[in-house]
Amino acid sequence: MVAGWSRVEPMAARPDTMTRSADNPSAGTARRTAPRRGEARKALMQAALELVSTEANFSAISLRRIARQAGVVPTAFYRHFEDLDALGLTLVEETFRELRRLLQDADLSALPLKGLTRHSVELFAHHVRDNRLLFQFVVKERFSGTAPMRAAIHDEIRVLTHALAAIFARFDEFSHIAETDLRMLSDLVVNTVIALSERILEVAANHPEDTALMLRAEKQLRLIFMGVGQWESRPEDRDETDRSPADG
Amino acid sequence: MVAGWSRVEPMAARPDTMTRSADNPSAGTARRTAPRRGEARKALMQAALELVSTEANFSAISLRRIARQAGVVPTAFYRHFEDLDALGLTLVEETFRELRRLLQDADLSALPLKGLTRHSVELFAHHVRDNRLLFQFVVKERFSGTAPMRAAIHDEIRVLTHALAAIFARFDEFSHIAETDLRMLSDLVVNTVIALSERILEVAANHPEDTALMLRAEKQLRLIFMGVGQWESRPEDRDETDRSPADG
DNA sequence: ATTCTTTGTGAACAAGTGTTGACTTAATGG
DNA sequence: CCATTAAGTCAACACTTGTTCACAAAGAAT
Repeated sequence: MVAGWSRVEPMAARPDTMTRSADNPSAGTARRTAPRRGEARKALMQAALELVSTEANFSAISLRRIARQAGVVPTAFYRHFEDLDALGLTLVEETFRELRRLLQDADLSALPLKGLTRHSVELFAHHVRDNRLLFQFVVKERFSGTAPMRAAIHDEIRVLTHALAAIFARFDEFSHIAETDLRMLSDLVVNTVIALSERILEVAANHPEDTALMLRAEKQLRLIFMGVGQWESRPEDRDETDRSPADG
Repeated sequence: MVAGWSRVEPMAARPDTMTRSADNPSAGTARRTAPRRGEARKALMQAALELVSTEANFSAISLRRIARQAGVVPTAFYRHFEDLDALGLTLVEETFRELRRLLQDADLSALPLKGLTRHSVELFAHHVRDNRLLFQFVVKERFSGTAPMRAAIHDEIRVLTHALAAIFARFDEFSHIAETDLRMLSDLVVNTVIALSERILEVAANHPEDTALMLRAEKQLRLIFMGVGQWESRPEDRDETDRSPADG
């Protein structure tokens, strides 16, 4: 939120030369007067997230609106990002960096399979809620973003899916499942978790409905794992549906 | 496909004022071809679909671009739609009208449960491929569209999910499953099928990879149904996660 | 034959857009 | 302490945008 550099002044702002004039409520009281390095960059990212959360999606908001929301002149944008796409890619990156950090800290493979489902669902759901804006951004851009952004998101999800398959492989309960089927399984699980987070994001923040959603997702995962017990992998099974899809 | 006028050609012209002038041959000869009633409306819808398929998403393309692509002057748009949102909602409606027609004609509940999975997946996948542009539109707008569009799409999906639960309820194999769990189940199935169609749309049209994707989805559904056999519904289970989520 | 309604056209508008270049200022490194 | 560079500012450009208005043609209705 870049507080208050640029001597305020009346400034008689006509174009967007104004940074925090009457219609820009982001001013408040100037706390941090000095133009701290890299502050504006963060402010731009945050502004983009806020606008995407409010408006429809990323390609619907302009560079100038982002700058305005960040309390920064439009040209300042170019000091930190080459173009809007670069900003978007940075946000995607940050989202999955945070997510990977969470999963790494939680060390799921140390748990018994029994409690893994419930624990993972709760962990993930809370993380989504705590990083609402970031995940909202990614969910919206996953299919509607520009080609590079879509590719980036899908790559990240694919990596996560593989990692999950690797975790599954460590459990005895999955020893009878072929590698191909493990990917099929983790893909199903990831899809279910994504659907959960999409729903959490649709609902008002901290809404009590969240827990109902989590319960349902947990049930779905339990149902899936029940099927795993009876699953028989056929040796001839083989799929190649695993490469990056839309790198056109 | 809108035969006559779509696609405006190279168009080095500057304003969008020209529609069928000297370089547009559809003027003098055909008296009947040009002003046919309702043609322009269809042309606008088709143009929107084509542009959304090419570009990132709906809110990224302008009214003027749609009109240009449809071979129509911008003001003509207002003769057929109140604004862009109205166009979008019409497209969503058409998508699900087509889909409902397909599912109705196929009469899934007449089949034995055995072949239902494979048959349904194939039916659905082919339908998605045959209506690529429509489904691409809906997939993109499901989360990134304006609030009314998102609401419309979610409502339609919710209706389909309920219908599927109703179909399940007719099979003996599901007689031990509580109603709540039937919805939980059909939700899982619908999510899986949506994920399938999203992937089909990412891949180049008629790509051979499609069949691999279908195979994987079919496996996932089979796995789910295996779990159903062992599932025990607990009577106290009850969820309210079923109402329309984001009508804010 | 007349009206009325629908559909399409062209000009104009105020507003917003991305991007440029030339400056100013602050911080950093030697 | 000075030179260099990173960060921010301002004015201006050439466009594109949504929407309006008045007008023309043509079908349908009377």
